[in-house]
Amino acid sequence: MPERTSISKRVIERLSEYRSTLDEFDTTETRSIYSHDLAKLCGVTAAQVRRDLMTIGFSGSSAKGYDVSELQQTVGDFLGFGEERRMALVGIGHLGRALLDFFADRNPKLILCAAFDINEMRINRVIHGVRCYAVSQLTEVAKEKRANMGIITVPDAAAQDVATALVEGGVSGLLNFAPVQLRVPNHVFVENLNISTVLEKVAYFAGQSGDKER
Amino acid sequence: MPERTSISKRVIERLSEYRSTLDEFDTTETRSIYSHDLAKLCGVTAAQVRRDLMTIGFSGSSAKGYDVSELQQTVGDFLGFGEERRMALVGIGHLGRALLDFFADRNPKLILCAAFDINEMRINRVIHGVRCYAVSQLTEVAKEKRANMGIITVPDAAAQDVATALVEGGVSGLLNFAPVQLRVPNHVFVENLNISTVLEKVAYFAGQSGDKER
DNA sequence: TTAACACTGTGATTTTTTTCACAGCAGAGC
DNA sequence: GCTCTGCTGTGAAAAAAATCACAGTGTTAA
Ligand SMILES: NC(=O)c1ccc[n+]([C@@H]2O[C@H](COP(=O)([O-])OP(=O)(O)OC[C@H]3O[C@@H](n4cnc5c(N)ncnc54)[C@H](O)[C@@H]3O)[C@@H](O)[C@H]2O)c1
Ligand SMILES: NC(=O)c1ccc[n+]([C@@H]2O[C@H](COP(=O)([O-])OP(=O)(O)OC[C@H]3O[C@@H](n4cnc5c(N)ncnc54)[C@H](O)[C@@H]3O)[C@@H](O)[C@H]2O)c1
Repeated sequence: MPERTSISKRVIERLSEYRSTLDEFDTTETRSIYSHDLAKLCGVTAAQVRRDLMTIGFSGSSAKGYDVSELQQTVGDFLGFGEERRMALVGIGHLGRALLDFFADRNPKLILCAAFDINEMRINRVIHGVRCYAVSQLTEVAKEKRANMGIITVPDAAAQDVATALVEGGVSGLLNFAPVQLRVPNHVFVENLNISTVLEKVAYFAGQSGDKER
Repeated sequence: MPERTSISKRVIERLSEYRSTLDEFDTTETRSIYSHDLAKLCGVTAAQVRRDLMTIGFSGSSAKGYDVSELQQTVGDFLGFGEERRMALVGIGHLGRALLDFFADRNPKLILCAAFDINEMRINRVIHGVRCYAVSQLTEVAKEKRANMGIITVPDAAAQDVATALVEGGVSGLLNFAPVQLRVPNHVFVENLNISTVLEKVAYFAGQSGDKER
């Protein structure tokens, strides 16, 4: 029961950016940072930074700005870095493989606890420390491994079935790369990431002559 | 000079979704669609669909809804599918490879015209019909191939240099996967796609009990 | 000790985005 | 041909998000 009023996706995204930007800092060297500087590093305005930090109840000092390590800690706690997240990845194809490599030893609070595929060639192996299983065992293994998030990188037609199985396995958050609208129970959060759409957006705005982002 | 008032990123994203959703339809079978139905397929509200189509000046009929093929055509034209987009991909690593495979024979209006890497092993090859060059030739080749968009999938530290070289090569739109804030001239549109941030967002909202998306 | 400064925290305001709600229309049924 | 239905187009309202702008404050310098 940390947060009171529900906080928008946009704010959460920015908080995540602030935190990872701060991670690059050597806290023994840079002890504190001004909203202006953090803003510039993240491509937002200073007022926005202050407002966002205000919504999670974090305060700085007027002369020093924000204490870097305190801020890292507070934002991290807020985003739930206290409790670990266990992710199951389904679809060890091109994209799935890239993600496996990427998250293998990345954020220690987002743990890839299992991977799944339908292709015999891909299962019963260990890739970057992550064990690969057959999708037929998805629900079962997800439960056993206590996965609470799922990443879907299977062909479009398989996405819904995979989502259903993940949910049955106890997952309550999905990142879906297939351009398909998933039907899931209300308590499950779904984020769709359609790379084609993003590219079409870039194409559109790249077309305009002098139109600045945002 | 097609559109008057500048249109937001959000609207463009949704238009792209509408269009790709419509692509799945057999237009000889389904000639028209209601805002309600398109909305459901795309996970938005009917009013939103109508409003979005209104902003690009597209009209339906009160009894039939929207003519599917006309809608495809109009949205496609609006998004600039008339003129081709030529993309350069830089960084043929895990993620870059996945994108290469994906876009090789995908959207015929988004053409991957060249790929680049710094690693000797990866250059002077043709992957899925896309020729791979050394980054040292980036600006030069981008010009020659008339690339107007760039996709950046290099390690974080190299992203800025790559962006600069792409812009010099005539690119005016960038999709950047590196968690780095790029500095580019004003006329260049940059979209940052930070997958870690997206996952942290999912983690946050998956944590909340009964909180619906949006 | 005081003054000047540059910052934060935040109410107020503005801008943007979404939703509401309904007039008006086109076709179906009678 | 009239009525009923359920849709679109859209002003108006509401909600959400971003920005402004400034009082209050710790810090430094004189
Ligand atoms: N690769 C990309 O860059 C990219 C970009 C945008 C979107 N996507 C989307 O991501 C998804 C995957 O793309 P990809 O390029 O990695 O595809 P891919 O074909 O390389 O990989 C798909 C993997 O899923 C496995 N699979 C198939 N059916 C399955 C099932 N029922 N259960 C479990 N595994 C199953 C396949 O064996 C394969 O390993 C697609 O929906 C695609 O539209 C991919
Ligand atoms: N792989 C993922 O799933 C994933 C997820 C999120 C973000 N990212 C981001 O995407 C970027 C690439 O990730 P990746 O996993 O594909 O990395 P990778 O190491 O697999 O690939 C990077 C590629 O870039 C090449 N390269 C290095 N320096 C270069 C230069 N100066 N010019 C051109 N090419 C150069 C390397 O040779 C390599 O082929 C990183 O910024 C990473 O943070 C990747």
